[in-house]
Amino acid sequence: MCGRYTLRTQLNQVLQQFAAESSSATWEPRYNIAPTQHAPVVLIEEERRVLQTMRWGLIPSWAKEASLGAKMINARGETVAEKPAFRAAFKRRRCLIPADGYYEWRRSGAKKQPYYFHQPDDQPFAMAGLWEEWTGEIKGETHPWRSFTIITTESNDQTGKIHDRMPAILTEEDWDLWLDPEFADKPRLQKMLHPLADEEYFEIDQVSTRVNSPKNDSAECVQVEEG
DNA sequence: CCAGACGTTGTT
DNA sequence: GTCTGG
DNA sequence: CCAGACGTTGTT
DNA sequence: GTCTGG
Repeated sequence: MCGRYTLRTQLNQVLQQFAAESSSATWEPRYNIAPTQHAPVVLIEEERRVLQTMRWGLIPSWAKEASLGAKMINARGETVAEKPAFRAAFKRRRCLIPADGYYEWRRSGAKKQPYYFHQPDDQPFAMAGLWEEWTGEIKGETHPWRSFTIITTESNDQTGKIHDRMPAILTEEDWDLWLDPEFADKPRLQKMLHPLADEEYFEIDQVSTRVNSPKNDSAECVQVEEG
């Protein structure tokens, strides 16, 4: 799955790579983006690609409490079109989530070892996602809040050595169709969420357990562990 | 009918 | 063990 | 995802 | 809002 990721890349480079505009988003490099925190996503607004920051953990529009979003940090690609919490967003509110790495943990007995998955050149890639708008109170502020979820798929042989499931990665040629709110070919959309074909897409590093703490956002999170 | 869930991964 | 918050 | 709390009354 | 379980 995908419960933590990085976006260390500067905002202007992300905007350029995803050919997106940004009205007001600001961003500092992040080494440990955790659920319920805000992060940039790319979506279509008025037929243009726009980058906005949203809260991670999709809060369905009908939710009574924002806390429901804490459960909705991931959505299975195989079932996302049908699930009550996601199907409305799947129809018309798909997005790309820029990331330049993500973490998975593997437990060996009592120990929990984090691994960091990233491209050899550390360039950003696009995780497939959905976003939603919910109106209600978060930390004393009541207004419309946007939130997102990351879609998961089966791992391939390479990533599967560490973890059974991984975020769905969209190749650049799929971005436009995925983002198009008018595009409604459900089977075609779900086909985009297939496991990563290229087994050598990611480099996998065993990294510092500093990343375990959601509040630790230091560069040391991505440092390779000795041994 | 109403009440309660609405999600995922990974497992001694 | 299970839930909540980040 | 992991870390940290998991409770109450009453107030320096 | 909509579905499932009782």
